[in-house]
Amino acid sequence: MPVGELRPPKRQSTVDYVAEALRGAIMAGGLQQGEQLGETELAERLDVSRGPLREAMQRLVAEGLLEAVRNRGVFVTELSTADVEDIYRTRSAIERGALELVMDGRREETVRALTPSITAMRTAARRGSAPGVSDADHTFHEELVACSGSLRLIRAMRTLVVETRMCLGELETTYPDLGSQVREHEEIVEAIGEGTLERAKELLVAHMDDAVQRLAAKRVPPAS
Amino acid sequence: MPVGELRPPKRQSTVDYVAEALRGAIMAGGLQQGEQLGETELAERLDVSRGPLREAMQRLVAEGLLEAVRNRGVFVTELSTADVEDIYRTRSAIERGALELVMDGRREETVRALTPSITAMRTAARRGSAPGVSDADHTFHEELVACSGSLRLIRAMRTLVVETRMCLGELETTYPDLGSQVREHEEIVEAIGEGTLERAKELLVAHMDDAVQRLAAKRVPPAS
DNA sequence: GATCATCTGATTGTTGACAATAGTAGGTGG
DNA sequence: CCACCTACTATTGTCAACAATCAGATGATC
Repeated sequence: MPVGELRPPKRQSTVDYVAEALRGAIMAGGLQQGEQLGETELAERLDVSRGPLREAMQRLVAEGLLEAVRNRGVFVTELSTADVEDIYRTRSAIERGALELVMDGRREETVRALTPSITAMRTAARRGSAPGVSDADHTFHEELVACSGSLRLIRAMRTLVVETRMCLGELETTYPDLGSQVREHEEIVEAIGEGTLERAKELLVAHMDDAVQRLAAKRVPPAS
Repeated sequence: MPVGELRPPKRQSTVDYVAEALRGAIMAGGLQQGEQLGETELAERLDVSRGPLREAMQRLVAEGLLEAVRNRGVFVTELSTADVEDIYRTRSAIERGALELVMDGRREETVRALTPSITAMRTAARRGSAPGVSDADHTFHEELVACSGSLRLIRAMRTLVVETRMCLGELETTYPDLGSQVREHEEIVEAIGEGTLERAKELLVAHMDDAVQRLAAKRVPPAS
């Protein structure tokens, strides 16, 4: 008889599970910005008690994804235009740090790791699927940081990816041109392959500045 | 009658208070690396219940200062030599990001903000007080990031400062030469004042590399 | 009619008790 | 004497009940 199936199904702690579920809900838009997280309802939905739920929420508070107001409850952090800029500037700093590490003897490995997301992005672009490109975009950047092997850069990036998706969530992710989006990422991979650190950094910074300007323009609708 | 003194003494939430207390204890060495945090004892000492204490601990788990092992408890994270490198590399990325922001129209303000810590460092160096120099060192770098105004860089830096002190905690902070330490910081401030971003970055990177090599050398005692 | 006080409902904050797990000490058999 | 098994103890994980607080509604007063 298969014993493997009836052992206590808890590999990870309850708090881990709940925190991950909340993170996913925020990222996917199931929890909107500014929305309050009712403890009783959430606990019931996740089939846990309020205790572990509150512990998990504190994890996301520490990450800045949730905000706790005393005697009022916890809310999904609302991102202002200033926050959008801050997110991309921070990502820029983190990802350039990752680039430096990756350039130091991990180039081939990194190019290999980034190729799948590039391929996916190219396919999505050909289909004209903006969400597909967006997904591949995030995978690319998270993978880049993962290749750095830096625990702390990776940890910071995990939160930043969620925040990036929160920015995009409200407005449909419409790139001006899907093809150019693919090209920008390809160029970064090329620079990594060549080992030209400064060029890779320049491309990355330009890429991020583009994104932040696109988002800022969307947020403050052009004077009509 | 002074009503200001009898209002409920809770400005901040209990979790905030406990989390800050734990962070301070870790930074000051009251909680050593690898040490287990007994819930009952700690709760009693902080005069709170286990509930809020556990919530506060989860915040530090999210920051990476504590590690939770299922059914075993939470422990202060142990920093390996690889971690020390990682901490300084991450700080390097974060602080360079801060430098860029600071250089963009906040130079005078930043120089003003950094001057006190430089003065304190100079005084401590004159006294021959290595701990004094170390304190001023941390103040300097945290202040630099604070001047960037970036919420996310500041948040990351707060954790990194604690981790930096954890590295230093075990071995006495002995700089080879206190005066040169002061000089390095002065040069960074000068570069900020002049607005030469690249020079400031170079100085900062060199400063961090020095530190990490000094620590690595101390950790793996020279082959005896 | 507008404003303020009070009341009510619901939600959060905290606590203590209970259940489950892991480490430890003691005992038994080889 | 060592290895293994068993019972115990201490600690963590979870939960439900209680206390405290806030937002909104209701009603009274000017």
